[in-house]
Amino acid sequence: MTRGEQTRGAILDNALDLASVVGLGGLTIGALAARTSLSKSGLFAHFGSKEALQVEVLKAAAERFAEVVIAPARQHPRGLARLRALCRNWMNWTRNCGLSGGCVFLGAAMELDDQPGPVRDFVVEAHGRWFDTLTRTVERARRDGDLAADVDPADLAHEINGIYLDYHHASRLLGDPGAEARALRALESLIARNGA
Amino acid sequence: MTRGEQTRGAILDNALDLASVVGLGGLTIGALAARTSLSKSGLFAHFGSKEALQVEVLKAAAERFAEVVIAPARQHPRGLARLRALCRNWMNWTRNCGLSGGCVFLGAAMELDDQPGPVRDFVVEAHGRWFDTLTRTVERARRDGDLAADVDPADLAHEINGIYLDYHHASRLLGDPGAEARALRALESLIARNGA
DNA sequence: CATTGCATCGAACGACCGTTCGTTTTATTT
DNA sequence: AAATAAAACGAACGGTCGTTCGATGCAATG
Repeated sequence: MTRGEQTRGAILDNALDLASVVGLGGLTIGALAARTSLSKSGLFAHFGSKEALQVEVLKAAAERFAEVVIAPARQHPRGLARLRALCRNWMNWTRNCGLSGGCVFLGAAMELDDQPGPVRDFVVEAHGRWFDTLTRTVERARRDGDLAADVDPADLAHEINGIYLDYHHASRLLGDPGAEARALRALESLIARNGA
Repeated sequence: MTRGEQTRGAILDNALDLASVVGLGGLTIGALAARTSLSKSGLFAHFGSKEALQVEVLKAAAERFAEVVIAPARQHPRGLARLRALCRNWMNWTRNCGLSGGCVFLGAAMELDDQPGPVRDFVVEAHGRWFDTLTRTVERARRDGDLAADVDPADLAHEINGIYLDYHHASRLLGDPGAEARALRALESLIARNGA
């Protein structure tokens, strides 16, 4: 790994952590340069524009998400067990990444939902990929007989998404300590009532 | 109504619409002054600080929310009917306000969930008030026998919140045209399975 | 050792930020 | 009509924003 790639990685690590707190829009080149002990111009040269930096941050987040949420779940047997693992990993992913703030994708999604551009496009695409794997995991669980034959995988994925969003909201904004337990309860209840 | 109050109201109307698109953090005094055909300093004098302006914008949003979501629901009989009305009004409230963007509270909640201060405090408080009326409405429906005696009103309110969040996410970020129908379906399913 | 190219730097740019202040316009009251 | 108060203004402030550019250090290559 060349020297440039190394510092670039360090920049993105810091940027990801910072963005988890202040959001992609609040991410600032000056502040990021200070955190990484680089000059503004030196840091800037790695990306060429702030928009490009934002996209790279999201790419880095997506990579981490794949490592921390998706990959470990593959060690569980296909079907319901894997779906459970996926959801549990999902709810803890920012914590497992050691990020100071909340989910970067959620923040970006709310910031950019009415502001077109390449950053928003990437958020949409990344969310689509994640939602696909979630839906396919549900589908597989159904095919394996763990879920009832008449469940709509996309509908179920949306319900799971709702559980996650409420969990994130309650836990990060309100600091509700019972948020995780309630989310897990809701998830099990969802699975139980859609069981085969 | 004095002249000052009038322009102040016009400022907040514009600010609310602008913030629904760019978020509370993206809201800028210069841009807002241009939209309202005022000078920066003239506009600024109405609030004294940007933070105060942000809080006033949220207050204005809360007032509209009460008018457009909560008040009309009171015309429906207490219990399940009112709960349904409340949820339906909720899902359409930014549209009914004619706002260009999404839910201002949701945007602010995601922006500020890791950034303490008076603006965040107000968001937390406002959300608490809303969640209370939602929970109490559920409670009343249960007391009237429309819902099963063993439902936990707060849990149910959280499930409804999840439905709303997923709806908002799907509809605004992804532009999913079927989002509203799915949300209403999920809501009815939730009610049915918790019915008396 | 000389040369080339990459990585980083410092200084500066124009633009906009939130904010202050004294002045001018506009409305209300005497 | 004169005096008073309220409201909006223009100009400027110090800062920070993203970005550009030429110089400088450093590593690897010839």
